[in-house]
Amino acid sequence: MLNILSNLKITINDNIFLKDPESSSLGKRIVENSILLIDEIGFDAFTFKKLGAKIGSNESSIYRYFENKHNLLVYLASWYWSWTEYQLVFAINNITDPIKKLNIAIDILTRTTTLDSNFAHIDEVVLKRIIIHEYSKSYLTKQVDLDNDEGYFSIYKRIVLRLKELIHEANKDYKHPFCLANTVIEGALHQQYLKDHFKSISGLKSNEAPTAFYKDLVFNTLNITLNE
Amino acid sequence: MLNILSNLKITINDNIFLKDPESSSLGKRIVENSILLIDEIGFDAFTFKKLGAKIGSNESSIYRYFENKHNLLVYLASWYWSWTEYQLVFAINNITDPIKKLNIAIDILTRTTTLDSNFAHIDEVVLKRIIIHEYSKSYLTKQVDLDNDEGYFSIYKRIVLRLKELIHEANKDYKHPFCLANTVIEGALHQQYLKDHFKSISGLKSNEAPTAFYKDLVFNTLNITLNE
DNA sequence: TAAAAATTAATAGTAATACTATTATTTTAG
DNA sequence: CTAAAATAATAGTATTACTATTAATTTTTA
Repeated sequence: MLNILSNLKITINDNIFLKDPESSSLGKRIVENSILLIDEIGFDAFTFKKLGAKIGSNESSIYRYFENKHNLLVYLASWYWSWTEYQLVFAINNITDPIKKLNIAIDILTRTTTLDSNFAHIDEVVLKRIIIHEYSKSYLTKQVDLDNDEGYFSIYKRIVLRLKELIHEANKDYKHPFCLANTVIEGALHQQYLKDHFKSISGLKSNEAPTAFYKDLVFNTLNITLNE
Repeated sequence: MLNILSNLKITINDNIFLKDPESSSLGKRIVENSILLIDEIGFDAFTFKKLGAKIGSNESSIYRYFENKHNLLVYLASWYWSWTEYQLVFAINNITDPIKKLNIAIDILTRTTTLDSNFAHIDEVVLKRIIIHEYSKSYLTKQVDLDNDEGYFSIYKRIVLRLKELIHEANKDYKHPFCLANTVIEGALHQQYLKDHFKSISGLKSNEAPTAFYKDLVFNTLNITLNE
């Protein structure tokens, strides 16, 4: 990806953190290494104590940035979805044909992730793996409604809303644009999980993204065709 | 639902438990009340100590049935999917038209759950709520590949395989039957979660099942029509 | 029916987790 | 250079997720 988005700062709802991790080098190390450590040992075994050891800092210092590990996960997810939203908005900007727009959106939301050099301290490929493996744990909690009220998931919801609008623009008679938008966005993560851990029922080859499946699904469902 | 399936015993892979909970009254109380307690406080806050208190028994006695709470969740999920599989197999039995078969299968896999009087100690409505809220935690773990090797998810995989076959029978040219089967089965749970906690992006009314959405999706994607 | 076997309950203990509080030290800003 | 802010170090707590041991109870079977 070209550096067209440089000087870009991903802005995260500041309810999620106690102190903005982008505001200090310790904060950036927390973000950078939490991604690596969660990927390595899984979110369930991940603790601030282990992260402190990894970055040569103290458990209690990390608590000054995030109330708990759950909020750190919400932060990482918000970062990922915000980054994805930028890519989406940028890619469909200036395109007028709604079907072409939708086609590009599906591409971006279902493709496998590659590194973005704009953000040196974040490995997007590893982050995507965390999103695939751990994202649903950020909302499958007893406090989901409270977290939702705090705006913890607003970026994610905005992306779903954007895709729903694109679906609606492509076929104004279609009855279930929200359901379809959610199907694509959440489903794409799930299909990629299955590819890695439930091979026998996955339907995707090991290096294959579910993009072709979703394009076929959406275009047939909306009864539209892409003219290239 | 009629008692047509009576004398039915749901059989669960015995790797999942240490002692079969169906074999004693304590075991049945463990299953019955774990469903209620997980629903009440969530899987994360659920402990064997709290369950012991609820059923007037001891923490250590529960450990004689299940190695840990994770395995108990896998057990409950296996029970749910096994029960669903029976309903599916029973409902499409004797029907020859593959499109009708597929239509019924989507019905069963996406409808809202009602009580089944065949299993007195299990509240299927509450269990379904647990599946919607907690099922993915049973496989989103670091040990998923080991658990998979032990056969912990074999019933689930068998249901996906069954739906994939039904899709294939309905349209032999369709390229992505596995992806579509997974989309329906996992997606139906997700859509019901969204309905309860992400209302603004859900697209379903509070008492609406995603059945109509999935039928439209699958039939359009496969380019088939149901003649009734 | 009594002894043996199996099951369950009670108690105690452990390492780790998920924090909080306090104080000391270092870094940064005016 | 001083004051304020940030970070590190230390200690402490309640709870979790178990294990081990022993005692009591129930079930089996001879």
